[in-house]
Amino acid sequence: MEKLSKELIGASSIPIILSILSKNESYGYEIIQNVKEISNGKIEYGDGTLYPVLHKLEKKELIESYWKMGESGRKRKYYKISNKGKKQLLSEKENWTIINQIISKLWKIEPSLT
Amino acid sequence: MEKLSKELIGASSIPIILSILSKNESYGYEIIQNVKEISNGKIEYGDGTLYPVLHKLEKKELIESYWKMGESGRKRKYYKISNKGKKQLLSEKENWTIINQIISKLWKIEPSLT
DNA sequence: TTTTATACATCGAACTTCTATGTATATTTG
DNA sequence: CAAATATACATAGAAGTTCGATGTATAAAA
Repeated sequence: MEKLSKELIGASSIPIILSILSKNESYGYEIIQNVKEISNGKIEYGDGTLYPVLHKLEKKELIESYWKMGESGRKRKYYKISNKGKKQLLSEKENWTIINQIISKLWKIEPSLT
Repeated sequence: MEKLSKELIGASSIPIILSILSKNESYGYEIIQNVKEISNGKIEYGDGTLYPVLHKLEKKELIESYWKMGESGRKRKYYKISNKGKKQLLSEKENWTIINQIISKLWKIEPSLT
């Protein structure tokens, strides 16, 4: 099972995280598990990687957080997407679609590489 | 005409450049024009952005360069893709396909955002 | 009682990209 | 013919990023 390149992981992390939070409120640890599951283990954020991204998104007001004491007794910081974040997600989707078109256009007219 | 995000431009630059060079040998200035054209102006590399990328690719031996005096008298540094670069391009394509599947999966099961 | 899993946070190293700046030649315009 | 513009490459420094390492703390499992 091959891992993805850092560049792609970096470029995809914000749309992926916003996408997850647009479906359900969640917290850091759960997001890491979720992404790992969705990607079949191909994307595995380290906690030292994800938390700064969440902080950055919060600073940009794309997501909001609140502390919640779980039934378990452990406290969790839940994140939810904001309206601004929803707009951003739409914009990210458009961007992704555009770049995909550019790239697939490039690859289609390419001579065989075999 | 909307410009693409820096993250996406960064993540796509290597596959795009390798893709272009897999079709024709080219030089920095021409690559910039070419990408601008292919993307309908959505991707516009600055020269200060592209040249370091080319140097990096050359250092990794994914491309090779040679100087050529054009008919015009101006000298150009032509780049061509290496065998290693062709393999890399295949790998980049796979990565791109994988991340696309992950993302589109995420977006498909998402509730309406309208 | 020790280890593992859960849960969040931050620091510093390493790496990248981008803007600005510099050099130089050919062509076009006034 | 002089000035401006387009062509062509290069690098330094600022700013931003990711990631591994490290630290704290609690709950559950062994």
